[in-house]
Amino acid sequence: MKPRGGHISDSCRPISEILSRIGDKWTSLIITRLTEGPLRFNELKRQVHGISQKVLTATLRGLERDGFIERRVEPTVPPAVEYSLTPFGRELAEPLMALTRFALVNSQRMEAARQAYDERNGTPFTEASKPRRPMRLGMN
Amino acid sequence: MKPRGGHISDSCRPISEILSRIGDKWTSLIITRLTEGPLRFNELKRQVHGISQKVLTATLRGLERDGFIERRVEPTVPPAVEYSLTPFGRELAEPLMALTRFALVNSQRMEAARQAYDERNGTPFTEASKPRRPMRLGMN
DNA sequence: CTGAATCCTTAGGGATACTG
DNA sequence: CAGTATCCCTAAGGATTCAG
Repeated sequence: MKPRGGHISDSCRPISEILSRIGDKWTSLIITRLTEGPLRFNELKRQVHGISQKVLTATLRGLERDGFIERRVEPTVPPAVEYSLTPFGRELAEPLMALTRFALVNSQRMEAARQAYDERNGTPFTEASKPRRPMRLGMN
Repeated sequence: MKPRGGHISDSCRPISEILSRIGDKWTSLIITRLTEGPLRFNELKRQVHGISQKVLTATLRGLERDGFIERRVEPTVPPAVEYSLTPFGRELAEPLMALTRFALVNSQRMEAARQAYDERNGTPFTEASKPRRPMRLGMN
């Protein structure tokens, strides 16, 4: 922080940025898979259950752009593309895996907290939450 | 597949879940502020620059529900509400802060990687990215 | 096999106004 | 002060189709 005030938003930007990056529902799972070794596109797609090809592609592009993964194209036919973590990506993986571990270890604790909360107060939030549930669930 | 395979999706659910929770652009910033002590609603709103009051409320509710923060109402008039991390929240804060630190330390490295990438390939992604930018930017 | 392009739906978030 | 309640819009993500 500086003289006075602290310019919090300055230091916040990169935080929000990277947290959005890894918080996007798929990135962490992809990184996790890749920590165990390089994978080809469809291997990755199979291991990350439920991700669509479009989103996988987009996510991989983003990670490549940020320098976390490397994309190697084997010029065969049909082409074989291999994705792997860069050293930078492995650095990211470390704190990320720590968080991931936390999630795994404490998932039931969170669930319990939620149920307790929902018991004290009305279940979901607004209380006026309709019996909704039409929602298209993504099978692919 | 069956016996073999490891049930990846089972272990993935809590990961995606918590990562979405903390990856939602504001949560990490809120937790970060709260690691330094309890704060009242508007103090928090002021410290987390740019967050709207609606989103702050919703985020705090979610964190309370998951057991990460506690909400204490001082029955004065006007009411004073204080938010603080629970022990569970402090546990979460640890790996979260590690990631946060990573983001801070490496933000320029990411930026550099991005510029390098954009130089090799066309700037943003689709190449056909319109000169867009009308987008309402949120001032509050 | 590895994507790119399109279309469509939904959830997240922002602005604003109002209340105990 | 600390929220609720609306309205609205965009970006993320899914389904599907096409191609090198």
